[in-house]
Amino acid sequence: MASYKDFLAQGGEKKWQDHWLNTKIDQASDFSDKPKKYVLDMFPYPSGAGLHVGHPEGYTAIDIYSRYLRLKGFNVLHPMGWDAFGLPAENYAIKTGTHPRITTEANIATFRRQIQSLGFSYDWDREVDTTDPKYYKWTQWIFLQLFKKGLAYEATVPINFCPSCKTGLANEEVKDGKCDRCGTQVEKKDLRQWMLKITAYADRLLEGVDKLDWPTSIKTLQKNWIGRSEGAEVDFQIAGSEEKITVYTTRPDTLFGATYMVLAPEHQLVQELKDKIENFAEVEAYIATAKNKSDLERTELNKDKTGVELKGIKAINPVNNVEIPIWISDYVLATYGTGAIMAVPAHDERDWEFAKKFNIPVIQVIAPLFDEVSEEDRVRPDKKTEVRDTVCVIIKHWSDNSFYCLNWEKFNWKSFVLGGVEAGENGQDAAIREMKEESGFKNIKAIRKIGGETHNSFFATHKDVNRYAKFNCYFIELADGERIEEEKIDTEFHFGEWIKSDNVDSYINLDNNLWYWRIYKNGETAFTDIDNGKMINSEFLDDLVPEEAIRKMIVWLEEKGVGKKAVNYKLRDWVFSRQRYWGEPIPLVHCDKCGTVPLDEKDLPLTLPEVEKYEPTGTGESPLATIDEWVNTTCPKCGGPAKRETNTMPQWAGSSWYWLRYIDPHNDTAFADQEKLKYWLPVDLYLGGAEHAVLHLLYARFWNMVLFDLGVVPQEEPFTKLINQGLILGEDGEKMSKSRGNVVNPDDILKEYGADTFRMYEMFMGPLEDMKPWSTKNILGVHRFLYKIWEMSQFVVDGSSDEELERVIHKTIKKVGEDIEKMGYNTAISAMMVLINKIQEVKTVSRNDFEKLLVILAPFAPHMCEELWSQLGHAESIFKEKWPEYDPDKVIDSEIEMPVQINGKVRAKLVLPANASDEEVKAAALSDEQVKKYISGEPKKIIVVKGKLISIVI
RNA sequence: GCCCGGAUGGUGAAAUUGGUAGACACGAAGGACUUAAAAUCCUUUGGACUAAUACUCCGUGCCGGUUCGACUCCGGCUCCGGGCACCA
Repeated sequence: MASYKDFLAQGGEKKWQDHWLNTKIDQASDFSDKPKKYVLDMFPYPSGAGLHVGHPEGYTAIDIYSRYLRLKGFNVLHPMGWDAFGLPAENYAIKTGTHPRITTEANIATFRRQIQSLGFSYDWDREVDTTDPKYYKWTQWIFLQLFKKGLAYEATVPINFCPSCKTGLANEEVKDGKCDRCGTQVEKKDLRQWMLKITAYADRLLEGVDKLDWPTSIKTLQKNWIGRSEGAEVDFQIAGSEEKITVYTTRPDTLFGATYMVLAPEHQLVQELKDKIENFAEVEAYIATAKNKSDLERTELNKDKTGVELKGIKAINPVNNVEIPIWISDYVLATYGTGAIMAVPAHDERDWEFAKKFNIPVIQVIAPLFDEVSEEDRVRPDKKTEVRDTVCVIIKHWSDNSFYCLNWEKFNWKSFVLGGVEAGENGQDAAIREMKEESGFKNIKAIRKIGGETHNSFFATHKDVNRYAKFNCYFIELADGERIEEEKIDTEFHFGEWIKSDNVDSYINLDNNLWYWRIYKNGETAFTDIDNGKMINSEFLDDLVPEEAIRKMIVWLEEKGVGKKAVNYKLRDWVFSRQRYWGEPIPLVHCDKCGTVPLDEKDLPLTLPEVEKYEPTGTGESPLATIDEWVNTTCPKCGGPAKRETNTMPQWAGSSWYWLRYIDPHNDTAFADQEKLKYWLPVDLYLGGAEHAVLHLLYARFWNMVLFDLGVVPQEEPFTKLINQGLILGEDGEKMSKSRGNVVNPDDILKEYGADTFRMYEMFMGPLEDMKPWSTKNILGVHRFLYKIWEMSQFVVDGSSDEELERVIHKTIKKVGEDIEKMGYNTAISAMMVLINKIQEVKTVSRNDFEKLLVILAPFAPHMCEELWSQLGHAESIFKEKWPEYDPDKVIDSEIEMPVQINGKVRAKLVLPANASDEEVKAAALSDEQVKKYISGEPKKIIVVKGKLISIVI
């Protein structure tokens, strides 16, 4: 028999690849008695660089799973195709004049060859290519359905425009203010665009997320991207005018704290109120500056707020009829909500910053609420409650950086000076009086108020009542150490201590005291916590918690007709047109008489015409606009002269439905046959990179929902379960990139070690989902493993294996099966390695057991297993076999090693029969010599964990 | 700043309804075979203390807690990766 090395060198793997292709062993049959599984890879963009090692990671994972499922008796659909529209081929065309079709075909050929050389069990009869007119006929058809449902519309809006790609981009394609493709800073540009109304599906896209078996990170990414928020729209009348400003807010509870309003610079109303604005020149100048700021500048400057007040007009706060100023500022976005806000500086950080900068008043309407949680201090329902105005006094030493604190030893409180405000006193009076009474000091250098009002509810043991204390805090700096008469100092419950500034944080143990201390140290900010607060200064909302206040305020607003409940999303409609050549033409014509008219379905596909120059015009027109004979057409409705839409679709169009086409790829009369769709859908397992979280995966869900609503797709959600494979990094631990020179080409690895080794290595590296570095030398480990199995044929005997080996075999079958089901391939491989090591040790394995081993290894290393299988004399493929059953009795050991822990430390190990009773185990442990050394007298406790360990407490 | 992940030997990693930390593999060291090398096979390999593969102690990013027992659970941090970023 030839060596494994010879097998590889003589093209043994290719031999089997050809055999599988020729016998169509991987073909999925539509309709079958077997249960179906649809397992799917994200199809690649066939780039000129060819496959990199990241691609096969996911493909191998899915391939192993597919082969396993077939062995388990499933009818498996496992297809591959090409997401082939896109910029690289087009940019190459611009540079060289080569038609993108030619480049694309060449790249697809390379990709197909490389993918086939890895021995993946794809059903190649179902291959799809998004650039094939037979395919994009149906992409266009779906677009027409969207158009007819009113989900595709034309609009001239400011969109993200990439000056390098010279095309508009969807929001999802902008990362960090840069073009996702080329990294160029995007600009805002007003362009006529085709938009898809994905926002109409925002709620369903959001709700659906929860039902999906997807990684939580992707689910949260989608949720955050959709960004639903609930709140209210509120109308603010402009004083002395019929005009009003409508704002969106999630915090209607804070309306009494709204001290100004802000409009986005682009807000229409600014122009409409032009005549009333006294400083309109200044306002216009600001608008112009804001407009010229790029997105980058806007975000870079986001720390420093700018704005201009609209002088001469005021808005009326509908809850109290107070007139408040109106500003414009670019911190308010024109595209979110109503493009205008009510500003509540006390409870919004941005408004706080703005108000501080421009000296706008701040009104606190929520008091932070502190509930004491310790047993003694908690409010007692049987005691009466006293509400009291209280002061907290932070007293600073006259020369040290120390603070005067009270130690209430009996109650375990450590606080600043505290006390109630007496009748006829104001807060500051009370603070000074309490300072004198409790500390004895009397000469003040400076006093000021700190922070706002806070509430504290607790049981006051020393007074035997529940207290609801409304706190205000004063900071006093002493002038000197002179004191009042000793006997007048209140020392009944506490004594005073000077605490160094650095130690105050750990000394004070009352939360609200600490709250003020932190404000003293770090300065005041907006209070934005919605869960721990009580409404104040808010008339009918006073004493409510914010959540209740929100509800009550919305009811009030609706009753008065000045506002209503409202929902907002961050999700924007999908900018769907591209001013480029290499994409699906949008099948619409513009007719002077009939407006925008869709092509007849029978006239699809509308194919891409030949052009002389692929260069985008950069003026918002695609290269298609330059071909008069293509542009000029007749209106399908009236037959009159009309012009074709010259924009093309984005790359995401073709990938938004491709999994449907695999089901029926050659159908000329529908995108897929309904019965076949019902049979195969949904996709049971989908694997791909996380970078598509808010691109492909969102668009695909959207299109699928639309098709579901049209009744042409049976499920609302396309992908039941999703797994993300982790990125494979270069050997240096950095992202693989040409410029770093750390890219690994699979072809080189295949030449050296073969496809089976390559597949095994990528699966053995670590968990599929993890990011992990490539290491060429580590490949040897799995290569040796395969080599050992090849050489193992010499140990194969007729008859039966050693009993111990049998147990290992059954355990391995169980473990590998379970691990494949959860894609724990690294541990499945290590289990098989353990088995191989065992066989090598005993040097004999029965033919029957060796064949079982080949079957469970076959999904991982299909070529070698198929070869050995055939060498063992089988005429049929190993993949026609059944996954072996394991014997449940043989996966349990008859004897187990049990560690004995004494006070948590392992002190001895006992070998005991697996079925020993707890009593027997205890007895064995206590009579063990090692154990005896540690025990004198009766142990306090003995814990026996069946089959695991014995824990003795002494 | 906010939201999601993650942190275990020299390296990739394994183990979680809480139960022997480091399986499996790489690398390294030693040995066998060989004229020699490669390949292959065998042995050792978390750290400290040791003549010791005898004891003992330490050890899963850091600090604290719960427990007979914590990589695993709870509280508080640090660092790294990813995403979002003035979304009212």
